[in-house]
Amino acid sequence: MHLDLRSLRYFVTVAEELHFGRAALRLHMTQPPLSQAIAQLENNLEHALFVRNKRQVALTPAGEALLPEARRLLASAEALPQLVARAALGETGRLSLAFVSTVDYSVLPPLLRQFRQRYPLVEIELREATSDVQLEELAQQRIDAGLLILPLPEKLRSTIASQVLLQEPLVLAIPTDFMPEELTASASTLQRAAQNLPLIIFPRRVAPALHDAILSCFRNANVTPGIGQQAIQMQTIVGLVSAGIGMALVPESVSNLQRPGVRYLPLTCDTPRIATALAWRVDQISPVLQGFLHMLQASSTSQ
Amino acid sequence: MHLDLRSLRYFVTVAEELHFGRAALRLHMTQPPLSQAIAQLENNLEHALFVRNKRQVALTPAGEALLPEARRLLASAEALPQLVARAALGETGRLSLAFVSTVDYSVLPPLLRQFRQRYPLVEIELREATSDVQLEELAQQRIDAGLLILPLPEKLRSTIASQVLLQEPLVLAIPTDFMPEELTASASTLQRAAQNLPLIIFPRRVAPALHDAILSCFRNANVTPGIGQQAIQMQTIVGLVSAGIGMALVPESVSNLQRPGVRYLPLTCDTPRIATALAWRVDQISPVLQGFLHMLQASSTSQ
DNA sequence: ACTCTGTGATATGAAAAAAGTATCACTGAA
DNA sequence: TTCAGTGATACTTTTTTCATATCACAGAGT
Repeated sequence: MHLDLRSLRYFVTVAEELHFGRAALRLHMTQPPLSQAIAQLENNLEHALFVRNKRQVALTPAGEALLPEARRLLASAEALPQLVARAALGETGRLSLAFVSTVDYSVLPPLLRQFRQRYPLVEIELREATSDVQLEELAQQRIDAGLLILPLPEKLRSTIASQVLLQEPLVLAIPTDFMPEELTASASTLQRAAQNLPLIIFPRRVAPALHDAILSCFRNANVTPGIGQQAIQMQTIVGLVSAGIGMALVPESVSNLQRPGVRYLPLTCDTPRIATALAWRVDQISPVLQGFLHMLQASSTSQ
Repeated sequence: MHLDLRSLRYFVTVAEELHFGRAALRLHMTQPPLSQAIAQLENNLEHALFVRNKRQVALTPAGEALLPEARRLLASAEALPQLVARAALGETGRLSLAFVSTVDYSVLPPLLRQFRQRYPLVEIELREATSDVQLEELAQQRIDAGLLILPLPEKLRSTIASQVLLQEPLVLAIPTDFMPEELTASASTLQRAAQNLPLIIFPRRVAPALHDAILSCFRNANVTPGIGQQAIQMQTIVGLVSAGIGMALVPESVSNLQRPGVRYLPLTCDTPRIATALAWRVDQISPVLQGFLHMLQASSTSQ
């Protein structure tokens, strides 16, 4: 049998008018097919919806019960086109985003705030992950985009697009009570530091570019630091420094993470700049991601 | 344009199978009309719902957004026949019931409990009202049935049906400290009481039969009591007695309302029995009321 | 009592929609 | 290069929906 919305619309109109002729008028049709449609609906439901007293029409209890439900259903159905349109415009949906821990102290918070404001109906799914994990998750389509450290591996350059969000130098993070007179870190500062403190660094695998940049700084200063504890998240690395366990070179934005026992010293020598970028699959740009990218573009040109 | 449930059903099936051929099979139809129907749905919504890669079908973000809504809609639609059937059987709906205050202490509570248990989905709308008001509300179809004091006015006997629920004698309600030695009320008890206490009674209009019955008791005992305060609800009348302001004759069931300062004495003389009944319009028996009446019949025969 | 008007139901034919058959066009695998 | 698989298209048949014409009946007015 299978109900259709047409008969429900007819039913609601007749229930509102309690008059087949007027209802037909409102529905831009003639009365006979309306009568038939209602009769057929009643057959399908196997219950009378109206009592016809040859002079007046009234709802039966069954009709009384159906009326509000039918109205609800029709309203939901009418809302569908708008729902679809919103989804197609990226106004609604889900954005799955991964990020390296460093951006937690720079670009991520304002970015999220801005996006939430512009697209309040979009669900944002956040996940902290290292750059290499993010590339893997992009390949498996488990995330829409990732905030990671450039550069991308050569072989992915054709499938993954990226937009630089931040270029920043490295700074030296050392325990407060170590060389408190220094305000900046020169080559000789690095040398002295390396004699007394091991370098805290992450495994090269998780971000080869950043790893190499850090070591090149020491190489430029003719220093070979001892390698101390290994840690992955910036929070942990800074924590180890604050405990006096070692020193670290971290992207400048991490200095926004102020903790007792840690000082950040800008490097006077030339250091490679660390590029943080948003990366996404060129073949998987959802409307929501589209909106995110647009917002990014707008805010980067406005600055 | 107007969506219909058919295309939504098609859409959901294709979205589930991600394969037009298999979806058509599941829908007991051939593939071409299915393709057409989906294409038409996409035209109506003005957005693509699927991406056809000539080798595989995938949902667009718009389709992704539509899918759960479409499922919800179809589920609601499928629930409609059952909803209508339940309403027609009186399993769901509303029962609007008025009652005189006396039944609050006798038949009403167990009746409601039983009805709630049998018809848990029916909304019960209760309203306390005097018998005369109830008859007026029945006439205006503002209530489905009323619990009131018989008899019905002669002119309503053809349009209003009734079923007696309770026949009870009157009892004397007097202040505790008045004649504490008496356990029953004889004619002489009434005489002595009337010499010291006014009679608390309601206006004759609100229940002429009960009013007359009460006065006839005194007349049989050759007493003409002074009329004191007037009150309508039994609760108020008993309250006035408990305050020592007067005495009252009340239906026996009211003695279930025990209050400090009030004693109920059975009358030894013959008293008219007060008949309480359910009354309803013979031309307005909804399925819910039908169920209520059936329950009434069943419980009265089982006793 | 009788007509007349208003109203919903029914009969029938036309139009529109939906489904089926046959076939095409294209992709990716053998 | 062929071939199997898949969705789209063309066209026909079937079904559904609608409109016109008409009926049947109730109630109001004469």
